[in-house]
Amino acid sequence: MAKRLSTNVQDYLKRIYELTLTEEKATTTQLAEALEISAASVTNMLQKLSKTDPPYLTYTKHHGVALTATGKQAALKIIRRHRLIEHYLVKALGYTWDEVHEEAEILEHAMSPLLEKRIDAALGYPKFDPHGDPIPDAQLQMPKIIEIPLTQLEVGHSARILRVPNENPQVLRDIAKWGLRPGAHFKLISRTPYDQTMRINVDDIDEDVIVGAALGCQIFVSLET
Amino acid sequence: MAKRLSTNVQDYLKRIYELTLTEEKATTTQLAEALEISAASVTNMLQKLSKTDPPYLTYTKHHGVALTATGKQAALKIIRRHRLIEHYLVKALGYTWDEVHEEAEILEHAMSPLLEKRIDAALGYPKFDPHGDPIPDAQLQMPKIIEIPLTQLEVGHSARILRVPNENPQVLRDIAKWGLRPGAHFKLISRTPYDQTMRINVDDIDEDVIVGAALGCQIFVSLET
DNA sequence: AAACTGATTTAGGTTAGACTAAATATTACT
DNA sequence: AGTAATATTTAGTCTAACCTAAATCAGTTT
Repeated sequence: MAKRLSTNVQDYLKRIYELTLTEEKATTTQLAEALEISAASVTNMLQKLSKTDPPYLTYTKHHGVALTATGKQAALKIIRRHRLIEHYLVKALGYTWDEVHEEAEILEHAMSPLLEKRIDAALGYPKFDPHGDPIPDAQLQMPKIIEIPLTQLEVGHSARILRVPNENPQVLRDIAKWGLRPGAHFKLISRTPYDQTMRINVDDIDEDVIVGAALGCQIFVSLET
Repeated sequence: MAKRLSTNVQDYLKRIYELTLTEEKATTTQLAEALEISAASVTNMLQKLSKTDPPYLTYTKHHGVALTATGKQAALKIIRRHRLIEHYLVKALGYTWDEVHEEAEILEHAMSPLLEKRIDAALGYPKFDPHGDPIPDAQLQMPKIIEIPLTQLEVGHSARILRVPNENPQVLRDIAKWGLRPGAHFKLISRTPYDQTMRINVDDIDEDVIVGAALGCQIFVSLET
């Protein structure tokens, strides 16, 4: 039953999980882009993974794909490892948050259950990774977070940055430079009506930061305070 | 020139390196056993790796295989990673020396140059792994060691254990229980003429340890004192 | 409703690395 | 030197993933 999944299959499942967080189903093309392979290859794999026993996903020709419970468990296991690794690299080996994603992308597939346990323990069973993304616990339960994108925070209100789920190292370096790390407390000063550009003031930092809508919807903040 | 080597190829090169430490050349069958695959598969791969430009190994039908300088460099790079990982797991994550080999066998292929550097630095640029095996430095130079197998130590002499290059977890647990870890100082009390069984007394341990020849030739000790 | 466009699938091919069975080479023994 | 035993290689398959090109489907526009 619990087959050993190949690295490739794990990557498919992880991507599908991520894509179906916002949409009901993921499309072949989305997956092909995320995995950087051809759409034809994706179709092949989806057909295979939907015909295993038990199937990892539900797939109907031309109508997208979603994970089954089995597939979701497998995806969560990999995501847990990915995020634990990111956290560990920052905490124990002096990595910065822009360096860890690529590294974790490879290490996640080489992590034994024992190593997962030891790292989890060494970190004190953390609930969030360096980007503020939630880490599923050993039973694969995701911590609940109540959050809104920065783009939806009301002008004049204060909040705390919870999550910056971005993978681009350059973007992350900039964000860090401005003080917009998870945990930072700030006040939303203004938002222009036309293009939604925001001016925000981070506590203990003099100069205000200007954030466009494209970046703003990738920064999640606490709902109150 | 510097092609990206697959995990499989890396494993071939590593095994050939290990086998040619004691013999001039490695045979197809030795490799097949070490890698746990068929001899026919090994032949195929050897032919391929001897025809690359530059070749990783010199191979003559029916007469064994040896690494070229290129192949040796590649092998040393993997061995360096393997041993750094073993050391790190013990030092930083509470692993025991019998748990690390299997883990490192997988992680060594997932280690980036950056991670290698960070771990090396975190450990203080160590020269030996938990089994006492030498770790090649960043330039892939092996530390020199002067050692002899326990089976060649003269009776009545004292020495220090330098290296126990064994991978069997059960064996390693026993050895550790008897106090025979790298660094331990001991005196060789006696060796029976017929089967070479040795009695040795480890400093600060009351009860003598009995070591047979099979194990004895896998324990390397300092030449003097 | 026909036609166009973009998304998706099918068909057929490639590569890496493994396998088994059969053939051949080497080595060891008489 | 001849033969048996062992080691090695050759030949032909297999599987997992990938690819490109061609065909088909779905959704929008005329």
